[in-house]
Amino acid sequence: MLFNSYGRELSEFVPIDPEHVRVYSCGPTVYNYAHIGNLRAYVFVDTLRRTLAWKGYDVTHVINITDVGHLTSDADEGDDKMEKAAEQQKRTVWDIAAHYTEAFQRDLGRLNIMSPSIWSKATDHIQEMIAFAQKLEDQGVTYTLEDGVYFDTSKVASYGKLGLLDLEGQEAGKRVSGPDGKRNPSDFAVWRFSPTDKQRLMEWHTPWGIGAPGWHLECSVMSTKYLGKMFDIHTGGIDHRQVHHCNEIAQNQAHACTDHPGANWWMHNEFLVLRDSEKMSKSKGNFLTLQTLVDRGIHPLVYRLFLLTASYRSNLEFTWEALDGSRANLRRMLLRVQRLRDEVGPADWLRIASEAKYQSGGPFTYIRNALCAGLDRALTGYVNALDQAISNDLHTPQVLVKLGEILDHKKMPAEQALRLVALYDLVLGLNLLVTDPADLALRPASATISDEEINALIAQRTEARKAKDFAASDRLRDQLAEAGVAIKDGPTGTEWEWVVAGA
RNA sequence: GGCCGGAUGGCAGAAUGGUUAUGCAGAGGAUUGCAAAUCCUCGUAUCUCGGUUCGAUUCCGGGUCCGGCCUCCA
Repeated sequence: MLFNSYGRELSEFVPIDPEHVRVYSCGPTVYNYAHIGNLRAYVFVDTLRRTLAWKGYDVTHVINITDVGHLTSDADEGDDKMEKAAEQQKRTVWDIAAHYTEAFQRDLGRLNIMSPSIWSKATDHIQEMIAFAQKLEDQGVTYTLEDGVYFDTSKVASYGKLGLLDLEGQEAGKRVSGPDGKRNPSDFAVWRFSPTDKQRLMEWHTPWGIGAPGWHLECSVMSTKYLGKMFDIHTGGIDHRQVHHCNEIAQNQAHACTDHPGANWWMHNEFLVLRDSEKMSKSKGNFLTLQTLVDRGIHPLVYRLFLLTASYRSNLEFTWEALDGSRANLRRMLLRVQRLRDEVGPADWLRIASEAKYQSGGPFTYIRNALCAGLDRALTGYVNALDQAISNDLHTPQVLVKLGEILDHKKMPAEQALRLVALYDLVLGLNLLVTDPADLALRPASATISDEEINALIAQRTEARKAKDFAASDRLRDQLAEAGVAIKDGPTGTEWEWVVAGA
């Protein structure tokens, strides 16, 4: 069961091709770093992909990179975002695009998000976009104004169905100072002309004039090119539901002369929200990046776990306290897994489990069978529980509850528990089997003390403790604590870890 | 202003017409030179006003507050 924004209902997922699912995800505009809210969209898609792989489907997944600058502010005025970034940083628009694309892909990697089958860049598809726009013109759904070619949304009968748009009300409450001559307030640019007196950094010749493509065109073109006119799932943030995707659908329908919106399922993730603070906005620059978290010593997978504790369709409030809760939780889970691994030792099936990491698109069937093969029949209930939870619109919170039960289970043999953990991690993607709990606390960017100094102080303290000079020992401990280092005396010696500040 | 969605313990967050998950924080115990970490045990919650109902946190309506879209955005 997956929730379809197109119609707003849960329904049983049935792919067009019984073995192969085609998914398109709206990607970022690469004029700045992705913030942690942006990244929620891709953890959501990754959960979707892992669920499909778990179900035995082969998946072709496309994520686009929008490297054409769209406008910073008003529908008609304002600067091109890419050009603005290029001017500010004194680099070419192409350097800007490459830099932020790379940063984005790196973030996905750190969050253990599987790479898409295809990355598609808008600028690689300009000629196809022109051809698509020409077809739209042939269909008679466009008109040309002074500043661009516009799509006439009144020509599409079901325009706005996805967004439940109230076109009448929209007109009444209209605040947008759009260009003169638009036939309907919801009409949008298919192609935008460059100003006559100024050459833009990114512009292309077209039959209508020189300019840049409208924002919605690229997704229509690239999804059609790689996945066909009809494919299974199109994902994006909830903010795309009312405008971007409605416009994309209108283009698809006009282009293909059909009522079909292009994708059968339209899925949207809700926002990450910050309490008591303005909405994080890439164009305003007030945002937290994954690197911000890493600089504080927080491992990216902690953030991934934090996202998985909520349904992708709920607003999720970001607080440092909650994030710290996920850190503590992940740490404890990893400690238990480590204990299980020590008890079980090396095993072939463990090596098979780690193969999921190198897989890009294929089903998990083989891995799943290898892990289930050695599972006690009495424990298959846990596998069913996992399957049920994710089949219920990717309900990861419930998956985490069951995982907690497995890890807390008093009587389950270690090998059995570990097999279940491996199965659960196929879907959760938390790298539970390969992450050392000690790796979770990263060196904060603010730390000034070196590892050598830490080890020297610990050695001193060990001497003091041997001499039962506890006053000196405690002084050294305080000194380390001040430097951000927590120490733990165990039976095998003293260990240390970075203290991760909550707020 | 219009349209859409939400409000659950200290924090985050599930579920549900009758018994309200889970994680973190907190409390008690074990352990420890003392701590930390770890292990065991435990308490606490459904925004507000009406309605439907034997019974509502859940369904319906009003209010308040919050979020999204209407303009580039995950």
